[in-house]
Amino acid sequence: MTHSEENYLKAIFHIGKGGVNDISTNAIAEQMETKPSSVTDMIKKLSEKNLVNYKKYKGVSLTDAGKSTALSIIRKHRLWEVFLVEKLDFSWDEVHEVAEQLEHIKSEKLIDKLDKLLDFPKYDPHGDPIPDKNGNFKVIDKKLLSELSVNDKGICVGVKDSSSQFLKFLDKNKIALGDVIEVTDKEDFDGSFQLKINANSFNVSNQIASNLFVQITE
Amino acid sequence: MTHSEENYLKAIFHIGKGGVNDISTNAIAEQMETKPSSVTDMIKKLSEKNLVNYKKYKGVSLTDAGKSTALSIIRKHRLWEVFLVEKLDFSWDEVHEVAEQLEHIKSEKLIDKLDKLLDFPKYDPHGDPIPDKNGNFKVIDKKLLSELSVNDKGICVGVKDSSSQFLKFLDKNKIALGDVIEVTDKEDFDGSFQLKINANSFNVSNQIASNLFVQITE
DNA sequence: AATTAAATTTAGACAAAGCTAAAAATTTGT
DNA sequence: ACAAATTTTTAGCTTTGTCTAAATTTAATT
Ligand SMILES: [Mn+2]
Ligand SMILES: [Mn+2]
Ligand SMILES: [Mn+2]
Ligand SMILES: [Mn+2]
Repeated sequence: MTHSEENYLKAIFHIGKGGVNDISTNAIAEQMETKPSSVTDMIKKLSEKNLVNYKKYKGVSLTDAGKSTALSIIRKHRLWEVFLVEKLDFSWDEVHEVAEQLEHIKSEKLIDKLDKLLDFPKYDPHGDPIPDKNGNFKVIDKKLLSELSVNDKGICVGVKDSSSQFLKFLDKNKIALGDVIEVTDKEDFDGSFQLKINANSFNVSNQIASNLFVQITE
Repeated sequence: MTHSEENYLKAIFHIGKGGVNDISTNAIAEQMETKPSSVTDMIKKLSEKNLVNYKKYKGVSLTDAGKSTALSIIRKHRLWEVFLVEKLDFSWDEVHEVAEQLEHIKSEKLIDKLDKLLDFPKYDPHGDPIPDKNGNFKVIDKKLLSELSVNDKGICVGVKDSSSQFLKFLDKNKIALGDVIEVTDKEDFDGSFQLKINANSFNVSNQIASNLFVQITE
């Protein structure tokens, strides 16, 4: 299995959100930042290896083998991210690029030992769940902050956009995973939110609120 | 810089033992387990990039840039080996293959933080020196055990052959780096050595003695 | 010095992964 | 229902790194 094949499987998994939807060639091309014609070529190879189901013009879906491979890559990616933050003092906006490389290291023993060193973490630094050895993970019932109503309260449990820009914005505004967020008001005019976090009041744009996951507490 | 280019530079460095000898195409091919014609192709590319000095039929040597790159790969390789042994409980015969992959991860910050996490180790698990950020390392004055005379004593500081077979043999016989080894007798017949290590007596073949480095103490 | 042997390079091919441009299939809009 | 727009595939080309087989250069032996 090449790096490229692994990246395609991961991309297909992410677009399909773990389900078995039929994924379009163009969607994969966009996610992989490549051309549709290149995607078609790779899909044929993956299909040949029984990692995806493919019928011309009808899109692809992962086979069980393909899904299991994708989950293994995601597991490695997220464990390495935890390692970088917890053991090497990286900040959460710096880990993704390096994890993109580390996720392709092939050694079952390495990843098992790493998992143990980190004390079997269940979530990565961005709140995304880490699959176990068998590809199982718990999906927690989270909502976008933007879906909350006034006076709703929730715990910040993840980010939808994990770009460096957004993460740095959160750092600057002292918003971190685990914080309790209360919606004190919503502005009709621009859809912005008035929040209370750790006794501080914030106003955040609708775009910010649409990229923060919370778990409602009451 | 591709993985393959990095591996060639490393191979050339190892064959030349850090000096600036002219290295033959065949020697590189053997080290890389590839064909001489492939080596010629790669040499041309490296020469184009000013990483090696090359004149047709006359062999190659590393330029300063090439040597510096090679040392950076070796630094990463050996730091990862220390990490695997110290932090993930790998044994010293299991680390090389994984380090061959990890050495190609590109992140200056990663390797600096790793160095710090490991408390700036000077030697890898096989006794090989770890270059610092600037490519400097101390060469300790070590000899092969096979060069010692009867009644010489030395501290075991490294292995020449770091194959899994040899390392496992040492484990089985409880010979480890740091042990004090005394040559109590040499057998003319087969060149084997009678040793005393930690109050135990051993007989080892000449081949074993020719693959253990010691630092003479008296 | 001439011949043979060995080392090295060249020529031509291939697989992987990408690209552009053109063709074909599907979807959309009227 | 049919033309237009969009999506997807195909065809052909490129780069990287490898290979085999043949040619060339250098080294070793008579
Ligand atoms: Mn990530
Ligand atoms: Mn990746
Ligand atoms: Mn090694
Ligand atoms: Mn390597």
